[in-house]
Amino acid sequence: MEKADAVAALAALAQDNRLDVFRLLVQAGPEGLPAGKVAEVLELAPNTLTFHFDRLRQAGLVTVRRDGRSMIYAARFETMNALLGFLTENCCQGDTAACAPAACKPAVAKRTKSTKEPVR
Amino acid sequence: MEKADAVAALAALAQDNRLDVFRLLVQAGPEGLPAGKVAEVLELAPNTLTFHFDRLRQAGLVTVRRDGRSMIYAARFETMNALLGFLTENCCQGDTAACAPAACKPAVAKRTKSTKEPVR
DNA sequence: GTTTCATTTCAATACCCATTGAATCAATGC
DNA sequence: GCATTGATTCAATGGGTATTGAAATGAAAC
Repeated sequence: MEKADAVAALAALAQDNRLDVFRLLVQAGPEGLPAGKVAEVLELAPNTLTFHFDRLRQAGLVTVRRDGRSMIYAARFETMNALLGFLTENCCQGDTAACAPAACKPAVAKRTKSTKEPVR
Repeated sequence: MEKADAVAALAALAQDNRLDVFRLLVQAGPEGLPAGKVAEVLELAPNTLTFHFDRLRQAGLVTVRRDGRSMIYAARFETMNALLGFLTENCCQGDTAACAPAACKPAVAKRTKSTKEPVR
């Protein structure tokens, strides 16, 4: 992961509501959640939520797919792990064995039965 | 680590120059580096750098101590690890064994011979 | 085909951030 | 003491961010 990508991901997570959104999506796993459900759980206005989803998506932390009239958002574990890797990159001055690289993954890694391919 | 602390740490790291500063301090290890050295290496104006150090310090990611007329800044690995722990907290839906918690530590954990106790 | 539901777009607002230059403070050397 | 060096403070500037309300889109149901 490039430094610019790391800054983007960090900035995306460095906001109360967005951190809540992302953590909720991580808990939800690869299936993701419809925007409305997230809005309901976190008590956020739908337009505000769209704004935050956009930032998470631009940072590569989230994917969207349409299901009927719902937009379903899901966490991108791949990006999150790349970020964790980047953050631990400079530890232990090269003695990588002494440093535990972090891993973030869903409990059940089953494939989503998406109506369309997730976008970004 | 509380959510508010995590947001503060993420915000502190979510900026190009500050991320550079922090990574440089991580590489430098517990001994830390004088502000002037950091300014020189990263080519930052001293007042700008003070601004960024303040934000890192408020986020608990950095400590300062005075040595003569130099101010010596050092990374706080403890906070960084708490942040990494927080970020991986919601992975694997409780199956913590499947998730590798991250660790960030200096290669040599020798004690600093500080003139004064480091401040926050 | 119009109504309904889920979500997005747009414009406006208030607030926070990063950088700069000038001035100040603290410690050292002469 | 006085000048020098290292770092901080202060005020000002431009740019970005989060939230809100009103309006618009897109897909489904009747």
